[in-house]
Amino acid sequence: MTQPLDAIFAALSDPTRRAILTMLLEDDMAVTDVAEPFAMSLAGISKHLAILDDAGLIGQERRGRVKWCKLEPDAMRAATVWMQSFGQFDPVDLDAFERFLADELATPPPID
Amino acid sequence: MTQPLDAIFAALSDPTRRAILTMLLEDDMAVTDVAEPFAMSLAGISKHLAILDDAGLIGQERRGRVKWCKLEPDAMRAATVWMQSFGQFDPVDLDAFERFLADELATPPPID
DNA sequence: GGCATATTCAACCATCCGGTTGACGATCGG
DNA sequence: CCGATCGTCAACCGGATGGTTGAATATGCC
Repeated sequence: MTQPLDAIFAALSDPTRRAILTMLLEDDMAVTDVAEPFAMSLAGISKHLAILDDAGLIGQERRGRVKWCKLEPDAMRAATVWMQSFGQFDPVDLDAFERFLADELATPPPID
Repeated sequence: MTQPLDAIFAALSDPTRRAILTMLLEDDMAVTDVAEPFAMSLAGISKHLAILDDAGLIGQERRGRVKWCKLEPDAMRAATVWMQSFGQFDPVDLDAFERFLADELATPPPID
């Protein structure tokens, strides 16, 4: 842990990785199950998971031949705290946010 | 605007760019003044500013021969909102955050 | 007009990134 | 022990990224 913000933000900049995090929000998952909805090789997903792990955004625990991935919220929360210092000066334009997020959530799992 | 989270997080993943944002929190600045504290060519800083602008994190307005850069908080706020959905499930470990942030803030402007 | 200032453009370079394929190492079940 | 399953490793590829330098383009000043 104590991963620099560099790694956290870089990890979050990829839509596949954000989709993976969203999936892990629901439940812990094995690597194969994480990969299943994506049109990508297992090795590709494995790399993404390694990047998320390096950034501290997830933890991976091997149990038998299955490696379980679980969300590790502290890293993302630290980044949130850093970012919020920039938001406290203007009144929040919530409508703009919702429009903003709508774009991302309209295609919610970039699952494919 | 309506920039995808991809561009926002990618822009935030570079320490030089985060330092620039921190500087702009204080005040609007001309490109040359932004570049001054960094041991980097002006063209390099200009590129960083273009990336921040593309991501919607800053706005750039040319007045005469000077281009003024100002913080544009909506983009970052949108990212904050996205991230917070991952933090609302566990109780927050504020001590961990502060340790986390201390690392980044101890070297606060990676100014050089 | 002519010079200095402010900023970008263009080309180039090394490195990283996202992805693939194929071989490999573990581990489980019969 | 054998075969199937789970996952990573290694090599490779094309394209993006972070940086440089040097020339080019505005604009302002006298």
